[in-house]
Formats: sequence, C-alpha cells, structure tokens
Amino acid sequence: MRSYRQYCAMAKALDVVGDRWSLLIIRELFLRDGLRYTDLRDGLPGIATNLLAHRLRELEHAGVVAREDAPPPIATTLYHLTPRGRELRPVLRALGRWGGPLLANASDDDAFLGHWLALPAESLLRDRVVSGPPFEMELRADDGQAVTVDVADGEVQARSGPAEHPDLVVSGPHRVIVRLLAGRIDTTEAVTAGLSLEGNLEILARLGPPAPLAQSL
Amino acid sequence: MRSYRQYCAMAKALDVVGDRWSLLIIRELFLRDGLRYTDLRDGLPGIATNLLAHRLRELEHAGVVAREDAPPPIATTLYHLTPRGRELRPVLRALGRWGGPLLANASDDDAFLGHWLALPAESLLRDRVVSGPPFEMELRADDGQAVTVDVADGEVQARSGPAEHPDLVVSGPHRVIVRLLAGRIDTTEAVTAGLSLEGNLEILARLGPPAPLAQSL
DNA sequence: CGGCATCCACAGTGATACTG
DNA sequence: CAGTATCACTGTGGATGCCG
Repeated sequence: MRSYRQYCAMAKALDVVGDRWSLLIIRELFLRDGLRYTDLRDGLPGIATNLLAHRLRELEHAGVVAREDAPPPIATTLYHLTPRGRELRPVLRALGRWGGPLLANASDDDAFLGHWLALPAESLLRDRVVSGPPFEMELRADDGQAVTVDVADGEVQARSGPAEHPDLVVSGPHRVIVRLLAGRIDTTEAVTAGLSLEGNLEILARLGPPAPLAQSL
Repeated sequence: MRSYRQYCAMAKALDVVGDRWSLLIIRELFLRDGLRYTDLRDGLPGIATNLLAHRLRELEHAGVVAREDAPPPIATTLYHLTPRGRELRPVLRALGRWGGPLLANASDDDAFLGHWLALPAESLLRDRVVSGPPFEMELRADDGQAVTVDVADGEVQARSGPAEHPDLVVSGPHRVIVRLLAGRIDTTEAVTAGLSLEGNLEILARLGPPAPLAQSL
C-alpha cells in the first residue's frame, strides 16, 4: 500500500498494517505463533498465495513479523510475531469487540476454522468468581479443531489445541458455540440447537456477564 | 472492498472499516463532528474526491456515518458519526498508540494539519494531580489551527478550536510540539527547537508521565 | 463554492498454474 | 513445502467536468 504521507500516528500505523489481509495474518500469528507458510495460508481462507508471500515480506520489513529457520528435525521456516508485532494486541481486541455484533448477520457460507473460537472466548468471557478453583473447558467446533479455555484467578485465557483434563467439553456448530459464549442463548437452547455439553455444566455459571456489545450476537 | 467472507469478528469489522481511507475519515469525524464534504476532504490530504464520496456512502450504508441536512441558515449537508461509529474509539486509540513511535522516522514533507494535535494530546498526556485546579492549554501548530486541552479532575480532554482563557499557549513547529507532549524533550529543548511557550509553565509539570510507547518518539 | 460524477493511467488483488 | 509467474480484473489517485 502506498503511504498516506500524513504526520499522524494513526495514518502511520495504517501504513504498516492497513493493507488488505495484513491484520488477519497477524491474527493467525496471535492465535498460533510459529506457523509455517502453508499453515498460515490454510488459516486465511480466500487469500492468494502470492499476496500472502508479499504481505509477509512487507510485515517482516516493518519489524512486525520475523521468520525463523526451524530447528534441525524440521526443515522449514516458521513465522513469528516480533515483540513489536505483539503490541498490536489492543488493536486486534478493539477490532474484534467492535466486529462481534456483525456476526449476527453473517452469511451461512462464511468460512470458519475452529481455532478462531479462541478470539470470542477471550473477548466475551469473564471469570466472575475470582476465588474459585481453576478449571479447563474445551471448545470443539464442527471442523474438529479444539480450543482450550483456562479459567483461574479471575483470568480467562484461551489457546489453540485440545485440553489435557477438561472439566467441560463443548462441541457442536460454531455459530451455536459463539452464541452461547455471547450469552445470547442458555445451555438448554444451545443443546436444542445441536450443541453437546459433556462434563461439569455448573462451571458455566461462573463465566460472564458478557460485554454489552455481545448482546446483539 | 470485497468481503473476507470469514465467520470472525475481526474480519467482519475489517469488511466495514478496513478499506483504504475509511478509518481516517472516521478519525476526522471524531476530531470535529458535523463536517461538510469539503471540510472532510481538506482534512484528508491525498484522498481523491470520488473516493471520499464513495467511502461516505459505504460508511453511511454500514451505519457508521450519518448525513444530516443542515439547519436553515446553512444550505449544506453535514456528516456525523452514529453511536455505532463512535464505538470505534477504542480501535482508533489502539491504532494511534501503536503508530506513535513511527512518527519518529516520519518524512519531512508529510502532510500535517493542526487539529490532529488533539490525538497525541489525549493519548500521551495524563493529569498527575487529580486534586489540582482545572486548567486550559492551547496548542497552536505552524498552520495556525488551534487545539484546546482541558485538564481537570485527573482527566485530559482535547478538542479542536482555540481556548477561551488558556493558562498556557504552546505554539511552534508541529513536530516539536509532539515531541514535547511525548516527553522526549523538555521545555528548554523545545524552546531551542523553535517552540514558543506563553503563560504558566509550571502546569506542564502536572502532565505525564507519558505512556511507555511514547518514549521512542 | 459545495458535492459530487466521469475518465484515465496505474497499482493492487485474486485465481490458477507452475517450480525448486 | 514454500513459494514465484502469469494474467484478468478491480480499486486507487489525479485531473477535470458538471450542476445547483
């Protein structure tokens, strides 16, 4: 993208991350750091491969992304966020919160990947019982990809991958999972809509209330 | 912009505000709400007029911007942010904070407009003496445009336009003003670099410390 | 003058094919 | 696996024209 050529912090930021696909590439690296080129491509349905290669070079040059020649057993290069790139987290979170309500009128044939569930999980859930025992929840979308949500000490952290000892496993259509996370439906309605809940259901009461914006999901 | 077609809140947000110029148009409406078309164009150096018209229609359709037929004396239409548009504030702030350090290596011929000073003023300044008396500071960049900074009760608010009874007037080259706001230079250095400070200098000590990111300005 | 629409040259984008 | 090459297409920037 050509520069805006404005002495303004926002314009300068957009000069770096305002290109089409750039922030979504960074989203993927946030969700699962240390990705191969093909993993990135698979995580970005719709991107053209030449464009991904071009963006990665731009972001690397801007100091947001770093490539690493993977350690011996693997013969590939891995893409990481630099510390400077990780400072984009507030930008991603603000965008995600603002965009949440727009999911309500999403198209049925929008692409979806299970590891994306980590985003609404972290942005919509709160631990209401700070003194409660830690617990682990596994979200499993229809594509089989699992996300682990760790709740402890008032903090909610989500990461890609299955849980070791989940107290609760939530699996089913991704749109139902997201609406449950947003508090738009309760567990009864979720089960009716095709969700499967296995484990300790009571821990769900500990989560929430969802952020106000989530109400429109 | 064509949609990313991903069931992801970030992608949906970028479908709406990810187009080139869109977030900068919203920046202008944040800084000075109720703008005429030409005011908007003048506040966005480099934009093509047809593109501005196109973006405004898209943003209006998305519910971010609303147009208003101005009240009788004036015969023009004014552009506003809707409540939904004003919810983009966290996005703009996060972007501005991240982009701040990039101003350090800005080009000398980057465009600048005085009312943009409201952005670094709000993002970099803090009122350290919550119990202190309110005061007013006027920033006046080289283009003559003034920004008023109101400090009271631990809050810092900046708005476009001159101050009624400024306790301090800061005028000079915009890059020097920004570096002073960021705490990269002190008043002595600022004056050496061409800044003029008129009024009560001691109130500057009440402002700051600047956010960590600002240190690289 | 404010608020666009039209036109054009060019840069960015997307789909597919191909290569080391 | 990790890209590069090609090419049709679309978006962008700049200039200019139009109309109340």
